[in-house]
Amino acid sequence: MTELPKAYEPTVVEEKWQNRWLSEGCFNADPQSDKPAYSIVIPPPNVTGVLHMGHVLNNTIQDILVRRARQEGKEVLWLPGTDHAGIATQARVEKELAKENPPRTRYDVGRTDFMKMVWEWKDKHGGIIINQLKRLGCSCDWERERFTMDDVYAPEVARVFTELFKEGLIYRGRRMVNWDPVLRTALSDEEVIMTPSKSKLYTIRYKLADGSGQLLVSTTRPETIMADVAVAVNPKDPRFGHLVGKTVIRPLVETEIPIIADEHVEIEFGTGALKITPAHDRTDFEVGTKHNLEIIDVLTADGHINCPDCPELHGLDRFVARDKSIELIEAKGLLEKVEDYENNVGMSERSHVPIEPRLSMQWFLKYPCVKEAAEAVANGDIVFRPAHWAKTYAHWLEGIQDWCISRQLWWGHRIPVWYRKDKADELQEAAKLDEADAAAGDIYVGVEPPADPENWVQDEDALDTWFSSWLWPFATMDAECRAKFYPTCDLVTGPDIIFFWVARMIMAGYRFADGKPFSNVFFTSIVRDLQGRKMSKSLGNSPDPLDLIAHYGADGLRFGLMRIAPTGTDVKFDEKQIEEGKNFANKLYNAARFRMMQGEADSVAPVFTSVHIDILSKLKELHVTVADALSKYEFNTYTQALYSFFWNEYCSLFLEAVKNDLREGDPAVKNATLHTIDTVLRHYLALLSPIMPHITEELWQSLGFAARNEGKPLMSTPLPSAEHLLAGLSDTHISKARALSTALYDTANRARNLKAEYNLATNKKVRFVVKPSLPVDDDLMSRLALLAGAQSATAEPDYEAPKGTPTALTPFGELFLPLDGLVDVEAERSRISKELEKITKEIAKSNAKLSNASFVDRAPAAVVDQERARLVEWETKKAQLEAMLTALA
RNA sequence: GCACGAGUAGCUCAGUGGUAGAGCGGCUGUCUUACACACAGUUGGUCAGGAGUUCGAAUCUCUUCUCGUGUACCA
Repeated sequence: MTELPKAYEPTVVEEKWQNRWLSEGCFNADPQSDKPAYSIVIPPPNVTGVLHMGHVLNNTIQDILVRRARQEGKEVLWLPGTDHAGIATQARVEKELAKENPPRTRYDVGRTDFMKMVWEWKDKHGGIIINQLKRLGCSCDWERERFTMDDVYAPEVARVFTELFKEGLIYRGRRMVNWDPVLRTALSDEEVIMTPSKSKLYTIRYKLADGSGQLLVSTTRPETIMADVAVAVNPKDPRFGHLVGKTVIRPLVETEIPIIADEHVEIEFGTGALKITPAHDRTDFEVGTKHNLEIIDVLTADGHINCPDCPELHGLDRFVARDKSIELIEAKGLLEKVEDYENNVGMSERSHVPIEPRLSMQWFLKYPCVKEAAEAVANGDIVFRPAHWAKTYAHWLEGIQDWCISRQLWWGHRIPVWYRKDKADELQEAAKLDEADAAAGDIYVGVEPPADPENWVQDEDALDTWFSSWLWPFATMDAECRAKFYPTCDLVTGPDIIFFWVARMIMAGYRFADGKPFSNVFFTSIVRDLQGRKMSKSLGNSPDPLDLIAHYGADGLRFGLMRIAPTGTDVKFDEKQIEEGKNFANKLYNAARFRMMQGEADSVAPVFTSVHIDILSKLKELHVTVADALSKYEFNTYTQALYSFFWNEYCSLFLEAVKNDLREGDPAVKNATLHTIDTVLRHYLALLSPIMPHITEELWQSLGFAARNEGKPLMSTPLPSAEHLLAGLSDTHISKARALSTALYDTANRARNLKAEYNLATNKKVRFVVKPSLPVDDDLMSRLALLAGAQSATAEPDYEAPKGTPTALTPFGELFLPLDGLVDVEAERSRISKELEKITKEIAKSNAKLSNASFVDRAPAAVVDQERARLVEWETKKAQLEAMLTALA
């Protein structure tokens, strides 16, 4: 037998198996298979992305699910791919351009060439993350990898757009949108993060035009004052009623503007008067529309002041202009006061600058199938886990607003709309465009460009990236694949994209794919650092999963993370936990190595002793626990059960108890032990394999299990059936064996305690004597000696211990540790007295409970009986301990 | 403001009505021929505070506090 290294080295092993699985096509899905289908689509990571801990958690869970499904005999599709990530990807390439000498912008390059550059960048650098997922061991069907802009996917996006347009759900309109002045594009509401910010509240004097006084108006945005078209007060406000209808002088670019009455103004807030700036505030826009007010836009697309009438501010950055405008107002003596103020400012999720409410021409979608989507989750057709996310989801759907789907970007799906060349300018200015304009032949909407392209101009904008992602569960599949694998079974994703992605996919599924896109959604934890902060690049608190894989192995990383993360609440990431994963892999490896040192088992049918039956019975239970936990998506239970079975039950108890069988003694016992070990390992590796696929695969081969199955890899082998474990043994036989084994392990614990209490080293070869209270055989006694690290353990019914011999009460009876010359009666007396004290307390507690009539009458009989049994047990022990004390006297 | 989640051992987390748990850490021993990435022993908790329901509460109800997340916002 070749000498194996003492420590497990994952790197080579993991790569080996990843390659082999791929080359054997183990991950590939067969749509023509008649096995039941199981499918998942991956949440497509950004093509610019690199693997982070969130991906690791997410994809490990998916991999567990699909690998287990394969073992259960399902035809599995795990469909991978990447997202074109409009803004992120375009920004990457623009950054490269900016680094050139001289620096260039995309406008210098031009749309066609720029697109070519992004595609080149994507082909060269994109999809790093795909390889990283492979390093993690993800068993996706890589041959079906999709990209949200590839040439089968793109037509689907255009088709969906066209259909929704024809249905009247997509329209173009001039509306207030969230404008990102850095990226110079519109954003959806979901891409704006409201952030509490420290700012100033300026109170400014607006003089009445008739010279009869002034009106105080508070604002946080004095730089837009030139765009004021009115001042509004609440019609019910007694202070200002008489002023409505009069005019005030706008402090900058002085003009008379009316004082109007509108319910929207809060009487209590600030001065009770509100400046109305329809071009730069959402609610002001509404008020303006209602009162038919002019709209004056004084900001450029990139957030600079555009107001030639105010030369001091014209051309300034919006924040510079804010200070400057206050200087101007103060110089005019119109500044009443400045206060510190905290308000919520909408920040761009992408560029992290305050967004501008901006009036612009954009495409909008009135969501389809909102009702179906809401009902599906409400009535359990789609199950959310943890369940509480259903509430968040329902709440969002209730207040749902039209989705701004156009982006002023180049990288993405270009809007499939063309304008008649001769009418293009006119159409650009229209207040709203919809199906009527298409019917009139002024615009063309379609998957293919118009037949006479020279007469048409295509819309300049691209679609929001999510407008392609929301089709992911079906647009990634061809007809054959869809027939077999749609709807998918599970979706595993972070709760942070419940609106961006999950909700929209459900709607798209109902509208475009004849029903729900998935049956279950598992929302993962969000991985945070030890201070509880979200992991982010800028904080530098996110460990690189590839480093972790290098240190601990992919299996170690997967296992370690799953041990702490999976219940659905956020998790604080601690690298220590990953180390545990590695240690566990090492433990497993060594346990297998130990088996390999023992040689072959005979083909003779084994005769099991109690410890064999005990571990096999626990193995059988493990099957149930694992199946149950996975069916309920309780990954924590799954992982813990696997861990504790192997480390505690199998290694620490069972293996330690049977080691001697392998070295010496009865060949029949040795044979039974080898059979048991092989059975446990064979089943266990299979149960563990979904979470630690590489090491289990490696050991499956090394232990020769693959050879018995035509060399097939573990991952393609059906799960061994638990039914045949201990077949033919009666339940009584099994439970008796388990009781004896438990007694053995408990007794061994007491024996080790005794040694420790007398400061005897673990490896000190002592002698134990048991005065048995139940029939114990030599087999048990020799296992006891082994477990307790003793020279011998003997059962002697008539043993008379010398006074002061250390002793303990065990399930086997009184246990003695005869120590020649080390006898201290007082020490023994005090030890036993202490134990007696404890037990007396327990008895008192138990007695109190049982003499409580309410308890006896109202508690379930089983609970009362249990308590009675407990009391009897304590009292027996007490009597024994008292006898021991007497013997010492 | 509203909604949801969390608060259990020094740390990270299990535990949805019946004797408070695991791993790590700490402390003591041990290189006992599978494993020092290990073994053995041991130390850690008024289950955030208060009230209630119950024979019995970490668990159910109410309430207070702290933290997190989402969502709505008034300049």
